[in-house]
Amino acid sequence: MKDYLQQEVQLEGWVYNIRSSGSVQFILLRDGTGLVQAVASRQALSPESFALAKRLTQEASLRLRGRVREDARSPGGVELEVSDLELVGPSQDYPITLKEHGTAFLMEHRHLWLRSLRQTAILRVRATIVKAMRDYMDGQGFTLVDAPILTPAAVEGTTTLFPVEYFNETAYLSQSGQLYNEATCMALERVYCFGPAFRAEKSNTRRHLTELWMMEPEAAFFTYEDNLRLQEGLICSIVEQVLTHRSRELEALQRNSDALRKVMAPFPRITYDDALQLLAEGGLELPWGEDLGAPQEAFLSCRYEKPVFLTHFPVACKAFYMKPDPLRPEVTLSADLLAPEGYGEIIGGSERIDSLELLEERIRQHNLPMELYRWYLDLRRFGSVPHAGFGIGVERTVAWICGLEHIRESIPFPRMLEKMYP
RNA sequence: UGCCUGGUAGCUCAAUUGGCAGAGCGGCUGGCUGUUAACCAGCAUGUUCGAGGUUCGAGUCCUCGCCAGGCAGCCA
Repeated sequence: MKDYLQQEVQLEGWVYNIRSSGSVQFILLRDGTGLVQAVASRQALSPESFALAKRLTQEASLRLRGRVREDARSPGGVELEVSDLELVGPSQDYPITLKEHGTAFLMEHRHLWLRSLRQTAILRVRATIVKAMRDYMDGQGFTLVDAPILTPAAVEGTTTLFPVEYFNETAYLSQSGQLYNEATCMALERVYCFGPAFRAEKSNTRRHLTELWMMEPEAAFFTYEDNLRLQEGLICSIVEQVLTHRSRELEALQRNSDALRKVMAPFPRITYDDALQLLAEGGLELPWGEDLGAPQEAFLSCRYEKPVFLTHFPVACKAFYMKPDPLRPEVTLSADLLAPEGYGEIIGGSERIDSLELLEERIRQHNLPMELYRWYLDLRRFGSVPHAGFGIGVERTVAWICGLEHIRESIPFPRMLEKMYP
């Protein structure tokens, strides 16, 4: 707006709020770029137009024409002096006011809640995070390769999938593109997939969705160590891009950006064994071999100012395809990345098993149907190489970077346990 | 799925020991020539989540159910 001072312009948007002072109506207009104050005064308008201005309601859509001028009394320092206004679409009894609302009410009206300043800020940060992820991977020589959504079997088990009628068979919504990435990385060496994943878990927490978006890189000839360095670079790049391009949004979200500025490589690494030690000192003892619970993860996540890698989990805690450490076969060459400030896991990854015999053994141990993994085992039959990869959850990353209390705000239309409307 | 908390006007909430159903916001009507979640005056708004029970009397107590929020489990 500041570039258009003293010029005649036309604005299209929605009424965010109205304030009135007799012969002057102050219209706070919202459009795709932000808010601006428009001033409609009796003296500058026709009687019909001024009458229309007096009748405006929250979220009515408008087309305004007028001159841009500076005024210190306007929020933002500039305002539009309205010379003509046109009602595009009326809005009666808009349910969401500028006052307080409860979570349940807002979620029922998610389609309208998205118009709020806070939600639009989150959506913009989310878009920047997604772009930063893709730009970084592209810059590292990775090729975007889409993985299928409809799949014949579970990647990691069979209990958490959504079944879908597929002609005369049952298909399942993908919970991860990982196995398909392992195939495509043998073609293109460095690949990543980006898309939704579906999990039918009965999880009812602030960190779980049934429909989530993941970016999953996979690279041939990548080692465990290469994998961690790629993750550090990716996270630093995401944070940097958001700090650079979305400072206004972070401010609108009242996000403490100093905390984000501390995110610089290298990230601390602690092994599972060390983590158990730290947890014991913090009064959160866990027997060796047990996976971390939410309190354990939060404890470790709050202990550092940067994201922290949790490495070398016991084989029993992890997916069947994760490669055991040659020096300690009871643990895996895996790492989870925990975001700081209590946000917890945002990345899970590992080097993968490249031996045919070991992979067959693991599939049997996990009671998975060998027949469905025939193609996957082929990858170890024809030029198997060491390879590694990971998956980063978009919503958990958004929640952390935006400082959200609940993951439901990190995606436009969250899908949660038994909650699908709107 | 378990535990905890809650469900009262469109929204956010109040209602003392079981004793008249109430406020702010929003809506409507009017006022105001610089408002900043504007302000001022007035008006309207109820299946107190549902079913049953105790009681002279239930928003309040009891039982069951439904829904929501939080935590945990499950889960990358």
